[in-house]
Amino acid sequence: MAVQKPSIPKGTRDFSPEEMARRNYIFDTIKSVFYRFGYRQIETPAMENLSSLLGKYGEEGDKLLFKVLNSGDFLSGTASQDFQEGNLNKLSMQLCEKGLRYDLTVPFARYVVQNQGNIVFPFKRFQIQPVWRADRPQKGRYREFYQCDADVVGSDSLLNEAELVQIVEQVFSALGVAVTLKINNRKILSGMAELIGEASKVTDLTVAIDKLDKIGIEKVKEELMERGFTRDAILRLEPVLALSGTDYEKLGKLEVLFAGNETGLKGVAEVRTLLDYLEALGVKLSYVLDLTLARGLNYYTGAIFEVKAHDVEIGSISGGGRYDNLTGVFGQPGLSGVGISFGADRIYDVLNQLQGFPEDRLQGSRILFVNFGEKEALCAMKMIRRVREAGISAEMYPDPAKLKKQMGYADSRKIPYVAVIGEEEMEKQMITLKDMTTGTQSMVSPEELIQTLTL
RNA sequence: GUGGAUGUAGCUCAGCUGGUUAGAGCGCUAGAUUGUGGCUCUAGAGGUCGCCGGUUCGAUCCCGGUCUUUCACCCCA
Repeated sequence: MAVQKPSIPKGTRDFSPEEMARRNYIFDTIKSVFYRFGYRQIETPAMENLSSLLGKYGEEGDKLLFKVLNSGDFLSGTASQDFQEGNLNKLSMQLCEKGLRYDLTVPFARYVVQNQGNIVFPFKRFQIQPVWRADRPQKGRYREFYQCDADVVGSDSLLNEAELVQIVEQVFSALGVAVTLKINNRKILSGMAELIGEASKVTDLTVAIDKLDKIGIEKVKEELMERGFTRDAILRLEPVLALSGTDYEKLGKLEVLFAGNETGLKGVAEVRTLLDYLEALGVKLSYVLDLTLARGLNYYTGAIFEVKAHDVEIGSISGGGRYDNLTGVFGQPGLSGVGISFGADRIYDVLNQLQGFPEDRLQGSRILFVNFGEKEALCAMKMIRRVREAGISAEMYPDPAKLKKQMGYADSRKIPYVAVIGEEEMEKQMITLKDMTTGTQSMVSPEELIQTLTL
C-alpha cells in the first residue's frame, strides 16, 4: 500500500498530553462551578436526526451543518432529475438523515421533550461536549470545538439569569481571566424594530447593529439601507443607538421612547430586574447593558449574554440567553429555558496568551523509577505499588536503558524525583532518591520515600 | 460562500529576478562520561522543496490546477 501523509480534516486538531492537561484544567474549573450551582451533567449523541437540527439556527446555520451520508444504498430514493437540476436541498435531505450537532442547546431541547416523563422541572443540566460547524476556519474558529453549557428549563424566573451571571463571574474569576459581560434583551431589540416601524425585520436589524462598535455608525447605516430599511426608519433608530449614561439611565430613556410599545417595555423591565438582582447580590463581575448586542441564534427571546475577554483580541468566549419556546418545535410548548455556554477552545487561547495556566499543577508522574534489569525492575515495581497506593503517581522506565537515557527521560518529562534501585539498594532495602530540581540525592527507606513525596 | 497570503529537515526559517552536491538554528541519535538529567564539545541520521500538470536543454524558483495552513469578509464560540 502506498504510504500516505498523515493528516486530519480541515479545522480539526489533535491535543497533546500537555494541551489536554491545560484543557482539563478549564473543563474541571467550569464543571466544578456548574456543580456548585446545582447543575447535573448529561450527554447527547454526536449525531442528531437532521430534522432536529434544520431550521433552528437560521439560514446561515443550516448551511454550516455537517451532514452524515446515509449508510448502504444511499442513492435509492433519489431521482436523477434532481441531480441534473442541482436540487441540493432536496437531495441532501434524501441522502442524509443525520447531522453532527451544531450546538448543545438544541439537542438539549430535544432531550427534554423526549424525556419529559422522567424530568422534574425546573431542570438544571450541564453538558460539555464537542460541536461541529462546517465553517471556514480562522483565528479562534474551528470546525470541531467544545462547548460547556449550563441551562435551566421550566422556570421563568429572572433569578435564573442572575445565577447564570454569577456562574460567569465564578468561572472567570477561578480561571483568572478579566472579562466583561454584555447584557441585552431580545425584547428590547424587538421593541426597537417596532419603534422604527420595521417589526418584521428584527433579525436584519440585530445583525447590522451588532457591528456598531466594530465598523461605526455610518457603515451600520449603509448596511441597514442594503437590508432594505427606509431612510426614515434609520433616522429614528439613530438616537436609540446613541443612548448614553449608566445602565439605569439608558433604561430610563428607553422607557420613554418605548411608551406604548409593550414588547419593548417588557424588555426594559426584565433588564431592570436583572440589574437589581445583580446589585443586591453584590456581583463583582464587570457587566454592562449593551443595546447593540444581538447574537445570531434566532431562538433567543429574552435576556442575551456575551462575554468578552480583556487584554486579548478574540471573539466572544461565552454567550447565552433565554429561549421561550425551543421545546415547542419538538412538541412541548410553554417551557422556558435560559442558559450560558462557555467556549472552551477560545478560553484556552486566551489563557495561553495570558500565560494563565498553573503549569505546576499540570504535570504527570511525581517520580520515575529507574530500570536496571529484570531483578531490580521487579523490586522497583513492588515499591511503585506502595507509592501508588499512597496516592502518588509514579512510573518505571520500562526498558533497562542506559541510566543517562532514563535520567534524560525524567528531565524532559519534568518528573521531579527519580528513584534508583540497584544491587546495593536491594541488599540494604533502601532507595536512592534523587531530587531533580536541586540535583541532590540520598539513600532513604521506603517509608521516608513516601513521606518525601507526600509533602 | 467571497477575497488575499502561505507551503523547503521533527520545529522555526534561509535559498542570488531558472543551473549541476538545497543550507542554518533548535530538536533527535551516538560518543566524550560502561550507576546519574540540565551546561559544554565532537560526530551522525534526517528532504521525491505540499501534490498534479505545463513552459524549458534544465524548475524549490516561472505558469495553471488542486490540497493544507492562515488573514479578512459573511457568520459565529
